[in-house]
Amino acid sequence: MNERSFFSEIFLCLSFMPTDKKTAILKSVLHLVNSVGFYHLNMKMIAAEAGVAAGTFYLYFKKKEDVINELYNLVVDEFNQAVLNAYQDDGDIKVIFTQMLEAAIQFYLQQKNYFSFIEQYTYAPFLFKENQEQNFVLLLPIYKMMRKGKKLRLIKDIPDAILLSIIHGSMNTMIKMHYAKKVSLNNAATRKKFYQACWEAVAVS
Amino acid sequence: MNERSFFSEIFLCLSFMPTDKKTAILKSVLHLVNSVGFYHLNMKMIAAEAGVAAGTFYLYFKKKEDVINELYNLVVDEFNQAVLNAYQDDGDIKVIFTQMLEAAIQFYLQQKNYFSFIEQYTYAPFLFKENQEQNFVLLLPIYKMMRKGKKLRLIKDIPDAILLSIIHGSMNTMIKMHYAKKVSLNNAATRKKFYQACWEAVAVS
DNA sequence: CACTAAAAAATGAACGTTCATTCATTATTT
DNA sequence: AAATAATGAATGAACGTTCATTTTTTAGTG
Repeated sequence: MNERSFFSEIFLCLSFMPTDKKTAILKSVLHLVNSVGFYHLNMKMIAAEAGVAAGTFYLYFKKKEDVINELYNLVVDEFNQAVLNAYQDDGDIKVIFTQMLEAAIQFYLQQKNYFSFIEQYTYAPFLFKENQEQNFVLLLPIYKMMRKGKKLRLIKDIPDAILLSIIHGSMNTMIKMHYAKKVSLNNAATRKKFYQACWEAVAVS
Repeated sequence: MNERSFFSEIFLCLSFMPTDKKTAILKSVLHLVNSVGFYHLNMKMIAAEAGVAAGTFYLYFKKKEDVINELYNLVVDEFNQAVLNAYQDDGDIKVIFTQMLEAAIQFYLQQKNYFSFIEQYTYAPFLFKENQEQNFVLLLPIYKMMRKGKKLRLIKDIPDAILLSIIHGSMNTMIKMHYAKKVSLNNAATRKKFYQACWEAVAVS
């Protein structure tokens, strides 16, 4: 059972983790947060969904809230890795920009639970997280690309926060609207229009 | 005491409402949601902050959750009214666009509690709200302006959801970053750069 | 391989606390 | 004095956490 601490280094992706008890608990929390939300989440649910006894939870986590923080780190790591994969250090910056946005959107479309979890975590002040700084780790891959574009004078020389807000903020709302069926991101043409509009916001005109 | 049902029609703004018990409760919840969040909000806190007895709450609300829904409607109404004030049916659409964004941002800068409350409410699925449709009421004023810009062929003919996402999504993230001290929206030049970038995203190029 | 004993993992009933809600009583207004 | 508003102690359900017990795994021995 304590093989897990070894495997967890390799299989960061929850979907492919060995199905030991701890992973079962993490998975069940991810699923439950999406379906019932933080507010209604309780230990009985977690244990039932994970198929373990109530006490088992406390072999792997100190408090109920700890699982949330650990899950957040896993989820953010996976997201950042997916987006960073789309980054290249050379090549047309507009193409890289588009590829990274595409990677981010595809990630969330394939993992609705991840999106819902991150959203709820981000907007719950003083809920589980100790410092607000954590929220912005999610922006690191985009930040990297943006810095490069600025250096090449292809992306506007305006405060980073503005550029990040436009890229990340609008993307988040797009995905929310997709799940609310206000728009379909399955349509490649729609996605392309979105990337183009974002690009025009941040690109030197 | 039941004068309130009369005044509440006139003084939508919580800040200027007569300080009867019900309003005291609404105010205390608004404040507490910002400081401790939905998750830690309990009846003892609400009563203490409002300066009423525990039982008093139930003279005005059926359940704990009802106050949240009622508060959301009040807060959204105030926000929409503030933004709609900046709308004019004639005049340069880019100027109107900028004025509305400015009104929205000024509203949230002056009312941090309102921003925090809306954010938490919006991102908590199945928490209090019955239907997800409610979330998009917040977009109505911007939607109105956008429709007009589209008709004049000054705003891109792309799906509404894309335009709304870019405008509203990025604005939200900007405000979050402002409160996280990543950028200062008190700086007029910064705001102007943000509006300009947003405009370039949505405007016909 | 079989047997065994020690170690580790898992269990779930029990515990103490917290919390939303109620209601008999008191205070205030009409 | 009747009606309305407000109170806060009491209630019982729900919840997170613990721990004595049971089950499973590991390691050692013949």
